[in-house]
Amino acid sequence: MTRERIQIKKISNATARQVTFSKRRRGLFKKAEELSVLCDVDVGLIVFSSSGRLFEYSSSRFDLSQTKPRS
Amino acid sequence: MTRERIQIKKISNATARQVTFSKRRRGLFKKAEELSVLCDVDVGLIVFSSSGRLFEYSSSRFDLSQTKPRS
DNA sequence: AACTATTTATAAGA
DNA sequence: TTCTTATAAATAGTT
Repeated sequence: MTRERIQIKKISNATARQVTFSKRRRGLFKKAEELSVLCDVDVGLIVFSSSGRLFEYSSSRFDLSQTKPRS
Repeated sequence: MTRERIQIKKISNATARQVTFSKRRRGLFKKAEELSVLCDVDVGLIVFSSSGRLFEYSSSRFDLSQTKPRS
């Protein structure tokens, strides 16, 4: 997307992967909220980082409470 | 984002809203998959259109089967 | 559904 | 982690 085009495959360097995760996670959540507002639809988005941290967004009428990684 | 900047609020014209929904939904799902692959994280994304259609993406280890609109 | 001018996201670097 | 900036990508309005 910018200084250089990248391939969509796992970023091997852990530090670079973490930096990209922070940047793109923000962008994705922003886009999710925009879609919900602009188009008046329900959106649920949930992300589990490899370190086990949970990030989620849901438009008001959406229930993510039962959403889990497969056991 | 392009020919003109837009405000993030519900698009009043139903036809325009549907067009934007199609375009942005694609973009959002693409970004979700890219985040999952690049950063090796689990991502679940679910969208209910106002007409009741369901769209979802989940990285392989993610289970959205119990995710529903609030009753 | 395609086009394209423009905005937005973001990779690399600081 | 926050900022900058050059460039890639997404997309609003048009056709």
